[in-house]
Amino acid sequence: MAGALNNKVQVQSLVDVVAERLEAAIISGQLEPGSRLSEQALAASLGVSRGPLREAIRRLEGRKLLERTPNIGVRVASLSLKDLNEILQVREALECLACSLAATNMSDTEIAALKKMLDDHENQKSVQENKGYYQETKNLDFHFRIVNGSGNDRLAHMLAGDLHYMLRVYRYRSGAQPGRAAEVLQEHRAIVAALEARDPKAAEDAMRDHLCRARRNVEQKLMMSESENL
Amino acid sequence: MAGALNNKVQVQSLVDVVAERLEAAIISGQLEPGSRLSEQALAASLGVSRGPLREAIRRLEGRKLLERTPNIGVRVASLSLKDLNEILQVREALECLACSLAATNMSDTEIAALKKMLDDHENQKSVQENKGYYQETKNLDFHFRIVNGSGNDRLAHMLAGDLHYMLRVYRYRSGAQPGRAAEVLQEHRAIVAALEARDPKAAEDAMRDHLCRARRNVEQKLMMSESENL
DNA sequence: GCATGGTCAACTGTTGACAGTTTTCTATCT
DNA sequence: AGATAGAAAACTGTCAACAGTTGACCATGC
Repeated sequence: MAGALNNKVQVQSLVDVVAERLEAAIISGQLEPGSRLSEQALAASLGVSRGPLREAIRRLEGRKLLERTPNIGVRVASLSLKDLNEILQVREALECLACSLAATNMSDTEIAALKKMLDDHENQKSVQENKGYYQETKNLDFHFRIVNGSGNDRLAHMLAGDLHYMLRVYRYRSGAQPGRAAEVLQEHRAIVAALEARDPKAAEDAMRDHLCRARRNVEQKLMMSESENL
Repeated sequence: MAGALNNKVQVQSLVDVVAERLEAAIISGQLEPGSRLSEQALAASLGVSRGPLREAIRRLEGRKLLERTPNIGVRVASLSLKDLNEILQVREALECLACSLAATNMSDTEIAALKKMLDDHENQKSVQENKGYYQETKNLDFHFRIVNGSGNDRLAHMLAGDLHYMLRVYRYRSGAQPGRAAEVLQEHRAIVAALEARDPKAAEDAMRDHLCRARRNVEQKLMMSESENL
């Protein structure tokens, strides 16, 4: 209640609202990769006219979440396996950069909070039973804390924004890794130790190691599920 | 003439044309960073209605070349020095990744063409007189050839697309470096040697060395021109 | 002279209509 | 039965009008 008169009213146009809605629908899978959007149906179901809807769609085109063919329509971006691998390569390079920068720029308080987080993770029942390693929502998860600690806002935006969303479109989640929980925790601890030592190179190497293992783990699962489809 | 009936007609909507025009105007500096766009004036001068213009603007918002304040209007994105440094950090990490991948993925033909390019560069009068190192247009320049040789299309798109444009908005050009031409050429040669040796680590290190030197050189110039403004 | 309130012009945001394009369906021919 | 042509339906692209918001300017009060 104290903040009611102290916070500027944030104006949101219909375009802003619609873009958020679309993004949420894409990320939740309600709008599936490759699926076609009908302006008329969407405008009707959202209760807006086609103008602001088109503008919202254009913004998401600019962010490559949607792809348009002139006179035909708009589809949700879909990722081939090649795309996925390419994005993962890019993301790995950027997360390693973030980790290296965090070794220099992250505050002692932030690093202590990271260690506490890992203690909490160790107490998770699912980690102890090696069932899975679940983290809080995006803004509080281990990786994003490090990215934010890099001090490079652009980088944080890229990793937490469009790259993150592209991977979510593909249902790619590296967080929960059944059967690998204890390893992940140890890898996280190695990363934090390097951050604490303020050693950018060690931090980068520890992160790269962790990400490669995570990617390999997921690749195995993808190959298994793709061979099940044949 | 042989291709006239063999190439599909590429449809371009007004939105596509207008977005290209806007982008070109931003990059050429006709629309300066921070400057305000008037829909009415732009629509009149481009001879289109405000609808497609707004859509084009939305796309460029999605690509972060333009920034909108609701009910106020749209400005060309402007970069602080902090922004510039951040983007350069990101770009460096990605160019090093590209170079590392190129060491594996670039064809022998492409590498030979790169060497030939450096021979041509060596014959440039301006390089010999240490006045500057000028390259062909973007698609043919040394860096972008390597990025394309990485085999990672997403990465190439990021480096040749939005990141490139963001830096161009700031008039950031790393290509021409008066007083450093011979050094740059040697650095380029070291990069190609590492590519030829198919050594990803050496290629990455050579590129990182080159980019750090280039950045430092430009930083010096920026500091000099900023102190001249005081 | 400064602060406040009101008005108006200029702008941005949205809507619905119309034009153009593509897809679907039907009829006809071979 | 398959191919072709034409019409209609459904869609996308654009336009112009209207509604809402903001900033500039002017008048009034202290």
